[in-house]
Amino acid sequence: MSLKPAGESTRPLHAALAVVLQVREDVLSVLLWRRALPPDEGAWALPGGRLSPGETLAESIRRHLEMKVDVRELAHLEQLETLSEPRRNPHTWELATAYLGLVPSDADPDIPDDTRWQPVDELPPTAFDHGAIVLAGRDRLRGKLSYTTIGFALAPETFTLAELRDIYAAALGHDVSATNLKRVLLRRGALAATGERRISGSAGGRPAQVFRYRSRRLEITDPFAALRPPT
Amino acid sequence: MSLKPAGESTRPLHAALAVVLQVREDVLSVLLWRRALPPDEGAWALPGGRLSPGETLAESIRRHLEMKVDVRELAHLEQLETLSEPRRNPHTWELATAYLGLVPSDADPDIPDDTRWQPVDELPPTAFDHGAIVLAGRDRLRGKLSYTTIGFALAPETFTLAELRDIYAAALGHDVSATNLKRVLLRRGALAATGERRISGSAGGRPAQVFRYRSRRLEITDPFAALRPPT
DNA sequence: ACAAAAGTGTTGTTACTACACCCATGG
DNA sequence: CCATGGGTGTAGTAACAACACTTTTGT
Repeated sequence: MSLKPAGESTRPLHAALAVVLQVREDVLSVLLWRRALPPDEGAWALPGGRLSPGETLAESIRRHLEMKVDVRELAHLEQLETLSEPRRNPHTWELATAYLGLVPSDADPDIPDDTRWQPVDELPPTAFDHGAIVLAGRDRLRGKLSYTTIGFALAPETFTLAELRDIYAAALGHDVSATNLKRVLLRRGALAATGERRISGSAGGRPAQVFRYRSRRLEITDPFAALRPPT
Repeated sequence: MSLKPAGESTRPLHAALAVVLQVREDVLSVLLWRRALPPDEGAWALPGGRLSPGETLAESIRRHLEMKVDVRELAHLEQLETLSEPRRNPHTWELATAYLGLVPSDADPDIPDDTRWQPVDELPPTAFDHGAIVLAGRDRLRGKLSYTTIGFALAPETFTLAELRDIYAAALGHDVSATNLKRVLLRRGALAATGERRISGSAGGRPAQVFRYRSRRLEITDPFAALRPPT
């Protein structure tokens, strides 16, 4: 028998991590915290932590995020992928399951001193494989913006189309036409007008209609973009 | 200090599972084996097994599949999701990461006696949460058939369009037009004619052209079905 | 009046489906 | 020569992007 505690070598540790994204001042940003201890001291890392007995991975990541950000602000949470490279953490055998979390652009949660929102397209040096995970989360979001109603999770409760266009443009990384965005989302039944109008600013201009997402749950709007079943 | 080996209660076991799909005689089927031991004795289960130290999850699932099927037949393998419900295995705390594997329809690998290909749409009673995982794998395949070249992994090296249509129809669960399938895949650059022709059977008929997939790697053909960037 | 911002109307394009029709082969 | 299966031609359609034009406000 080994003197080492049994199980230590045959069972991996398991962590849950989250790529929490928000459009802040027209920039798609991710919540990172600065590691105070080795390994990778000083590098920026994704929030998260160890899975505890009796909890699911989704419960675990919510619990760990509570310490960084008010989880009531989390409008959407979905699993991304599980990383298993044996040397991804050089000190111990640890798997990690990454989640994608989305925060509406009007939320401004209190965050601890060691934590910061970093622009996704100008990431600082990151710990372990966290940089690649952030990009995987960004790409998942970009894909789903095209064929689901996931925009609800980045947008405030109500918004004008100009505001929604800016959110889409920041998340997608390219210009978006408010004219066409409106028609696409209305035709798909994703948006509904509230009837209200937003008064124009000091520069004048026609007051904008106020919209909301019809549902605050992810719905696939275009499941058969190609190869749809015959009618 | 506990008398129980340390780590046992704080570290979960981790398994890799695979939903291995193949179109067999025009039916989308999944490779299952019959459990000989409790728990869930006699129920049908997905192939897979424990993750070992030093290996990645992808390596692990390939190693375990080797015992069930010649892994050289595996044309595609991708991660599906990680299941973490604490009571999913009633006897022990075990996470499982599910993979989707695809086998070309012309392969007929030797499989052990306790293992069988089961039609995906008429699943027998399955162990644990494996039934839901099979359906998740089927749905992932169906989605990717629409906007990627994943069909290469279900099709033989070369094939006629009637054969490819039958594979798509079985995998998608609805009729597919060979006429339109050909035009879609050719326009997207997924298929190339080999120049050969398949001689007609005893019933006569015009000989069919023989095609192949241009690449045997998964390629996304239609990344911006909607909301594509401005030109 | 005029600039600014929002909204509408219209055209063109692409990527499909559907279906009629034509082609090549075996009996 | 005709049934059988493969292939092509063409029309119709849905979902877009692009852009000119109109509407409504503040100064």
